[in-house]
Amino acid sequence: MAGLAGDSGRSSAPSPSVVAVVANRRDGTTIRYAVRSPRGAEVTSREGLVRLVRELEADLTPRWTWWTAAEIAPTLVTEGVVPQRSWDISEAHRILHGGWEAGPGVAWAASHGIPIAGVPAPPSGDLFEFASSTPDDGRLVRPDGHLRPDAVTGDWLDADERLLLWAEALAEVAERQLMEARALGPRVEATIHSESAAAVLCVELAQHGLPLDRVIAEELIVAAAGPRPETVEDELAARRIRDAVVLRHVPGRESTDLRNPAQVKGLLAAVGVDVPDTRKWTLETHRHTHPVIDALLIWRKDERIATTYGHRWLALHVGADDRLRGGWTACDGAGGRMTAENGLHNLPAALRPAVAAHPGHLFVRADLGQIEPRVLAVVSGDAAFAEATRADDLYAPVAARLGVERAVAKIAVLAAMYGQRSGAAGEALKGLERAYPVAMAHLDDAYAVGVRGGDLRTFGGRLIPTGRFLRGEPIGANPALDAARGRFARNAVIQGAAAELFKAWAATVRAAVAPLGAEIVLCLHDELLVHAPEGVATEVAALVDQSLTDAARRWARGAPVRFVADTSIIKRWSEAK
DNA sequence: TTGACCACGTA
DNA sequence: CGTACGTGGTCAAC
Repeated sequence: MAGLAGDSGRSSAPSPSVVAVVANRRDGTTIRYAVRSPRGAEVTSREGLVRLVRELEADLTPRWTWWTAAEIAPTLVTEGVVPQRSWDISEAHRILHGGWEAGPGVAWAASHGIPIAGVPAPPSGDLFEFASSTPDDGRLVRPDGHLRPDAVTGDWLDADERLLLWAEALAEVAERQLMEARALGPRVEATIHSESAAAVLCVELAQHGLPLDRVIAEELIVAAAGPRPETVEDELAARRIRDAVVLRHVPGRESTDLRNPAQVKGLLAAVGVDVPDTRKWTLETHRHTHPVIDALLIWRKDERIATTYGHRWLALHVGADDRLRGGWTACDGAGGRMTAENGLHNLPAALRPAVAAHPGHLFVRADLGQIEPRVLAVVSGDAAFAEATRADDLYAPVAARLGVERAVAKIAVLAAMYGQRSGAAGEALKGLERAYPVAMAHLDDAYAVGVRGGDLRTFGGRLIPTGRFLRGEPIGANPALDAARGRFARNAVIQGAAAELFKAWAATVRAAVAPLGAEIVLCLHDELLVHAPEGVATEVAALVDQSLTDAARRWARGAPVRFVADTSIIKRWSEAK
């Protein structure tokens, strides 16, 4: 179940099998862990923790509670003992209170109802530190109710008794968060369980990496950027060669810096092309008016690979084991989608052939079909729109109902969800209002809340920070800003809920396929890539589909909405779609 | 060195 | 056409 809704019973007090675990580094090398479990409280070593996790997981399947998975889980992933259920205080805080800053001091304050603005800054170590430092009276909590900042940084936790106090504070915050979650509604506790599992998954993704075919990767990079430069001179020479292909179309202006948009704009003006900016989308319409434009657009593609996904990128982020690694976060600062670094979320399609299963393995790739309109059907509770989700292609029944072409219906639905301002969706939008008034009203309500800068929560209970666009300006002072906030809000309730379903699915898949030796290696908003031993790939694919049925049923809580996955078994990522 | 802006890749 | 993200380039201010 991977810490999902399956165990979200209504036990009144925190389960006795909650285990609080905190870490602290002593002497710069030794790491100590304080653990509060049904066996009692103890301070132990790394080996002791690993042993404890192994034993308790077998006996109790407890919910491991930590400030953040990033602090404890890397060790457990390395040792191959990964808890099934966890409560991640930082992720819970982000869901309950919004924003992204979620350290112990902030989570403690928020769960105690103390203004976050008063959370003391960490000790800076400068000369004035002495005067303003918190006196050491042996207490973890200051008279003003905040945690000692030198406990948050770990400096104060030198003695075992203090580390146990730290674990006690952790358990208290988790307990308060649980009460907050239950008070907010029926889904929030399950969302936190799922989000905590996603945070552990992020630790695994960062550690395992994405399998790559290095030979193919190098070929593709060489084709775009030239051979791997040995020296700075080599690199500059390769650059000049790439530039010359474009500049030969404009004799007399060979000194133009193609990386400087202002100079490119001047260059285009000189050949008679007058554009407001030099974006690809703008230049696309002028593609055949002058050969330099086509050359420039091709140059941009190659330049992207040369600078961002080139030889340096390969050397820096792809390990000797041919795996691409980057940091992962379980949620962004807006709707709550996962984020990834080092190209894991924005690898150009041209490089996808390089993403390949390693010898003896296959990829099981699956993506959710039309997830956003299906999610809208759940979160709005629109019975008519839910009916449309019974079709494999949701836009077909919508088109039939509106009496328009499928393409028109699709544009209208997307326009309604994303707040399109231009285009030809007008008539079909009116049809949507008549056919699916509940779903459309849900979107309009979110828009209105955004415009007035109000609070919003996703279906799963995540607080949406619509105020992030305020920028100090009062509401109503800037109509464009008000509208931008409205569009953000309208989108966030859909994108955020979709992220919640996706993470519930991912966590379920992770737990289901692990016994077969398969592991998730990429999460891409609505797409999963699982690396599986080839003998079990078919079985893994079936588990991926079954996990969607299970996760969607729990997540949607009985809403008659169907979710579909397109699942395939492939050797290279480029074979799909 | 830092931050703003541009540009562009992914969903 | 909307939203979200991460990265790298240039340029201006510090």
